[in-house]
Amino acid sequence: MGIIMVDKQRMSRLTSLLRRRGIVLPSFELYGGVSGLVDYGPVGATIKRRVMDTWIKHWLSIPNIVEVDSPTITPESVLIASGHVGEFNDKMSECRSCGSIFRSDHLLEDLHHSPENLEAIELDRLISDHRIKCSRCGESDWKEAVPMNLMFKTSIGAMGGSRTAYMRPETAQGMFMLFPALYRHFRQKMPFGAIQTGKGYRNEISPRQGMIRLREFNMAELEFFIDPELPPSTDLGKWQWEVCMIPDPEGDYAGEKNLKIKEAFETGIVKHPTVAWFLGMTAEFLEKVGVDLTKIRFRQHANSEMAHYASDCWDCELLGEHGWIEAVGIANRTCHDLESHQEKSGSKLLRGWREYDTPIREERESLKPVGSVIGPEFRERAADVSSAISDLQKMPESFPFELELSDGKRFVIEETMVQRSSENIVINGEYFTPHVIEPAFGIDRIIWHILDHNFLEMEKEGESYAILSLSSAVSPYDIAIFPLFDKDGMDVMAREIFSSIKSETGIIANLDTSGSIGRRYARADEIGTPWAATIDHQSLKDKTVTIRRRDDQKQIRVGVDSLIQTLYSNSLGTLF
RNA sequence: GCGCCUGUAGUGAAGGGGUUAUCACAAGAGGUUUCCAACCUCUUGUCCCGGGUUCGAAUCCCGGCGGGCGCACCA
Repeated sequence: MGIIMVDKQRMSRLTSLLRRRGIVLPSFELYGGVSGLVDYGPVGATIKRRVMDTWIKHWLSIPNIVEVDSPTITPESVLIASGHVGEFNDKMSECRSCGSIFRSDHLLEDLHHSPENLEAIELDRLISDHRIKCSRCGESDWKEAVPMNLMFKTSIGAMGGSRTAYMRPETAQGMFMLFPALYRHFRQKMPFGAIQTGKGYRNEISPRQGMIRLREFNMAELEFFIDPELPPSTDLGKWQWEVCMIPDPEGDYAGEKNLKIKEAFETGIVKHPTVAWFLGMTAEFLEKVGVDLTKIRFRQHANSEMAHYASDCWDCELLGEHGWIEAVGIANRTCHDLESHQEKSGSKLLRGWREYDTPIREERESLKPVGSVIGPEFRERAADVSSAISDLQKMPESFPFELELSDGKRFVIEETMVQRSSENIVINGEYFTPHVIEPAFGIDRIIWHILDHNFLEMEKEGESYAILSLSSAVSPYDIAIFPLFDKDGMDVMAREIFSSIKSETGIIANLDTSGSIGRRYARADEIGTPWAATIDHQSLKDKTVTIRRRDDQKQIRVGVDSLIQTLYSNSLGTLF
């Protein structure tokens, strides 16, 4: 595997910086901390919000996508239908001899066709009957299989009679619940999509790797609903860059290759045009927030590793200090979710209507049961007989005929028991269960890689010097304001500029008055502030300030008015 | 969850059964300085938590919690 050498020194320097400057730090540290939970501090919270905002804006720029927001507490029935309760209840077996833990069904893989469906008692029996050996120590002495639930369980209602619920493991289910409202909102026309951002929860056995595997994490998901027979046409040609792709190693296109999105679809590596479009949109988003596109790759899941709900799945993996990490999953979930909710809830609102180009007209012959004859004749079976007559697909050739019920009983039907009718039926269309294509983004993992890819270390006059070269879309401040000296009128002018910048919508400035000017530049560089405006003696005379660009430390002098104007139009860079 | 390593100011480290725990950087106040972590003075702040051993524990032992690595897990 092409895993790069992990420089632990660099990672710990970056982690120290993140703690020291209040970007990302362990939660509840006062009480010893909790593994798998992190805080975004005073600087990091803004970065996180801007990544989220950029993501939301990215998708809302598409006309048939809207935002929704649903609860994190989810009743058990929803998660039973989605398959999460079953999937999350994997049984685990522990070796008494060496303490190793394995999934019980994995131990029985070769001995049973579907071990994952077995109850704990069955699993234990099979494990002991076949004297399964521990792959670690070779003994076969197992503890009883115990269910391992990876969801946080809770209950709705404080007193007795409460309902079991879980903290959601994904936001997707909330959007499926909203399908009827979305369908109405979009006037029954597909394709359409809904996005949702928020927290998800997984009670990981062993969270590791800093902010890569969290127990509570930020996710951003899009559910895109389509008519499987009318896949939307997409413009794949607008993405000219090539991206690394690793198709299914068991499939026809195995092997890593660099391709344009359009080529990947045209050669058949990516099967669905909408999936291909999402691959492109995903890379475009990652570039916007400052992920290094040479450090991303799309990897197609092999059939064997596909999630329970997906039919085709691509991960977008990012390369950083932890190696290649899955940060986005793009899955064609087909009709799985809506169909399953339809079945479990009994609702008929989870489907779409597809109108035919030309209505189908047909003359349909049918038999209608005559209740007054059938009733007295068949007594307690009369209802069954009547419905069987109505359901008949083929007209009997002659009377009397034999009618077979679903339980196999046969009855003789006389001509007087039915009434023949023929009607002209016009069928204008049909119901179908929409397919869902879902890009799901792990925001914390993306943020880690933004920080990682933009953490630049260099030497400056013999000293080590760190810059977070964050994109202006996600930097914690848009600009830093420095009075060269915090007196002689420079202090007043700096505060005036600061407040007029702050009054512009959405622009965040940071006023720093302490320490030497070089120190202040260094502090701003370290948290990724792209620009610094310094007010010096000349500023007092001619209302100009110097603007320093973080990435090359270049300076220019501009008037205060054009500073504010270009800052507002996000075009400060054009002045250089 | 198992095994090995580990936990000292905001950060990084030193020390280690015995007065008041050390250093650097950072941070705060003041001074100085016409633009890249300068300098001077002063200041704030630390032994992860709980038990045990001991006259005495930050130091030794046990447990917990946190971190790193390996194994397992990651729908």
